[in-house]
Amino acid sequence: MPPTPPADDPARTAKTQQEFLASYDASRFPHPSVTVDVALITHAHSWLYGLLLRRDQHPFKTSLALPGGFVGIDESLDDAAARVLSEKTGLSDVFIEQLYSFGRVDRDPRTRVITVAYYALVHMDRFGDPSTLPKDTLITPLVVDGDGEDVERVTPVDGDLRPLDLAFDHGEILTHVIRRIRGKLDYAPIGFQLLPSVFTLRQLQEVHECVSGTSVNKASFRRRMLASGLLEATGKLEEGVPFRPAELYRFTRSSAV
Amino acid sequence: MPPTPPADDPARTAKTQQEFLASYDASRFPHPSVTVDVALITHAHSWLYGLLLRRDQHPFKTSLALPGGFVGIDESLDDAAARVLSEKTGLSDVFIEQLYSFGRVDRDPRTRVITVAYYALVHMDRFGDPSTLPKDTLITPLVVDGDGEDVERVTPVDGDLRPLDLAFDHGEILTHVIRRIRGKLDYAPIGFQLLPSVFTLRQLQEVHECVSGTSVNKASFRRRMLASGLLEATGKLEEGVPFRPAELYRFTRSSAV
DNA sequence: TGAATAGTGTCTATAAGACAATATCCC
DNA sequence: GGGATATTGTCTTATAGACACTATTCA
Repeated sequence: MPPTPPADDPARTAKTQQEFLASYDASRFPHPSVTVDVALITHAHSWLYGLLLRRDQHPFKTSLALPGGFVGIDESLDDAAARVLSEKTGLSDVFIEQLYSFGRVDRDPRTRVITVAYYALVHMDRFGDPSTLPKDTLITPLVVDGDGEDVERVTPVDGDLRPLDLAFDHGEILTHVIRRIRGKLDYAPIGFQLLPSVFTLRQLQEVHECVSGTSVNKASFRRRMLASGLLEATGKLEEGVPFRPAELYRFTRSSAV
Repeated sequence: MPPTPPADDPARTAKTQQEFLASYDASRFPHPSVTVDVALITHAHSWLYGLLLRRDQHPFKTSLALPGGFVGIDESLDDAAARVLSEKTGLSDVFIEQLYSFGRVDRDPRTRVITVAYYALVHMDRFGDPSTLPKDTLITPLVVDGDGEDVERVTPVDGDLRPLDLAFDHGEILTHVIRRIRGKLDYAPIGFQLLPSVFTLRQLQEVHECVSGTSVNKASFRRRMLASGLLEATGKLEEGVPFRPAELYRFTRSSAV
């Protein structure tokens, strides 16, 4: 039960809106802290990756965590998420969307913290040379557990597929993210956010397969995508492959960032 | 930009987790207030309704608002939502799910308030005699605007279909709710939450039509529902209709509250 | 020319929509 | 029996999957 203002509280007897605003005291009872956490998902070579930061402070010192930060008192949630992403990764102008809010009472051992989680999608190309990333920033492969349709658990792993320790409830957040994009893939053109600006149908299919965790029929996938009207042929061909190059496509800008 | 702790903050130099927790001060900078708002949606006679409360205080005095309240410092978001729903409507044990968090800076003129919105689904039967509802509690029809697939705007109306004034961004929240349940209807057994415990296929179809805003093919709908394995015939027939009564069905408890 | 993948065509299975025929209940 | 709706059956159409065939590029 949250504390409630006493019956003789001035706010309950104020008559005009003017008076009310003047008498309202936001700090009558303790407020939780509010943060945003951003799960950046990226894709390359038929794998999904997540961006994680190595913590150098307690709690969960040396564990990995999603980039996050406090929501400023004069900052909207969306703005806070975009700012955090930009500050911690240098990326802007990417697809980013609110996911879910996590508010377990003990999710942060320090104090009560409610976090509004966001997810962002981007292709690995956007990072340029990976060696330019800061020392504590990791881009780790994600392993998705669960049979068939449902996503049971998503775990970031190291090069040898050993699971990595995550701080707070960030494992749960990552799990929700994959669940969301898997669900959304069926009805929203979300796949191209994980691709470079031009791509082959084969690449698009790889993204879909890797998000959905299934393998799809080539001819059928191709038919469906071309019929959707969201794709536009560039007339150019991919280069550097030792076999017949595929045509490059681009998404029509009916769905921007 | 949110305030950041000064560089000499004790939290940055603490060495053990013990010390860290002791030195951490959650109130270093101003925190937003956090509330939950619950959009209760109900259904009867081929209409969707929303439960709204008449405000008796500024701001938005005399406007209608969703039931809401502060999140207790020792209370999870889900618990807060269930509590608010129970306190304001007397209902418990209903389907309730987190929707989205709304955090526009100026959404509350008093002070910074971030709200985590929930939606709940229930059949009108759950209210028993509607005249037992408190004076300020209204159950108003919802009008859904938007062409075809997408929900553009949801507006509560009075008996003459005149739009009602909503406080804060609660109109936006209601719009999101209908969007959500419309999207979810396709892949989740959500319709039966808006029905009594036993119901006819016709009633189920009415719910689907009224949520989706379309009319569906009777034979096809029937086939699909029966094939889903979520329905169980009770062997009993509806009563009190002046024509051939339909068989009553029940949902198998594979998806509980 | 051979290897490897791109891209296309065809057949089948499945599910939805249209629509009509039959069944059943109340009055 | 008449009215109204429930329930079932059939036909048509749209779409996904299976699978094989042709096309094109590089080595």
